[in-house]
Amino acid sequence: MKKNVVAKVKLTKNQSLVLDSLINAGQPSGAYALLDTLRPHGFKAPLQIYRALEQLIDLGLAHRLESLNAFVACSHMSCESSGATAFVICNKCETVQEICDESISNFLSSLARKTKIKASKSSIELHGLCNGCSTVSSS
Amino acid sequence: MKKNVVAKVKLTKNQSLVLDSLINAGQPSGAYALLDTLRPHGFKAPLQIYRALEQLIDLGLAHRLESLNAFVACSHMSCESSGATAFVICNKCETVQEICDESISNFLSSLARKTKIKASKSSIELHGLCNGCSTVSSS
DNA sequence: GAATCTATGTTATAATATTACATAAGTCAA
DNA sequence: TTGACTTATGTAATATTATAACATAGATTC
Repeated sequence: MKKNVVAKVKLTKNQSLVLDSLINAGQPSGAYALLDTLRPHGFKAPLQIYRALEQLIDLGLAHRLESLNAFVACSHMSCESSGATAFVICNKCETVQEICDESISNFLSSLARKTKIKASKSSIELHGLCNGCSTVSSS
Repeated sequence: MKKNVVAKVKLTKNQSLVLDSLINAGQPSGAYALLDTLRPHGFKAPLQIYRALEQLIDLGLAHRLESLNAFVACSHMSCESSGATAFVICNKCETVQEICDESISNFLSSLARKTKIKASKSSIELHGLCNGCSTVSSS
């Protein structure tokens, strides 16, 4: 999988604004929600959001949650963005845990080997109720 | 994860038509592609497709590929539809391998345990080049 | 300063999915 | 067998997500 250098990339103004919004949201955000958030900053079209997101994702600073059509800021201070990341999503409080350890990369390597694929991108998303939400009477 | 009984469920006419189309396609199909395929059979609105798909998915006879917004017929003759399924997708020939073994369920169980989540749904999708496509000069 | 590359702005449109409401068809009990 | 109920279906309208196409502006390089 591609490994990006995060280091000291200078973000453009739009990229910074979108990343800040994502971080600030603290939960998965759709592109149009981000657009609304950023209208006061002069954003007017979805493409401004999508373009910034694309770069942020390439840089490993943000991730796309395929099962939600939404985006989150990378929760690792300096994520290696190895691509071997799993997202655990609470359906109630929308909290996302971003897991990025050897168990993930081992699993993916093994899966790729078994299926004889040259992997380039992965998406692992697990939905359910987080510890907090599952111990409270359901809504 | 929910375990569905596949057994001898009688599919409705629409469900059968959609499932047949999916099987016939042999690769991931979008809802609107299915709609076009089925127009000659009287289908007129996307909802007819989405409704049939929803039931087929509940029955474990079809799956949704989140990263493609597309659907495939379950490749297991009588899939247990344990939810512990991984999809390996070739970006070139669009072939999908559906993997459903202990390594998947073990991985997901472990992930759920580590993150203290009560899992209800999972999505594992690995993209790349399949064996055939990676040994041919790229397009 | 011309050529080039990247970022940005803007409009329009494509692709995917759901809401809302109406109708028909099956199921089951009295 | 009627009535009540549930499930399946039909249809139109609309919501949501994403991209194409084209124009402009700024930065970089030679």
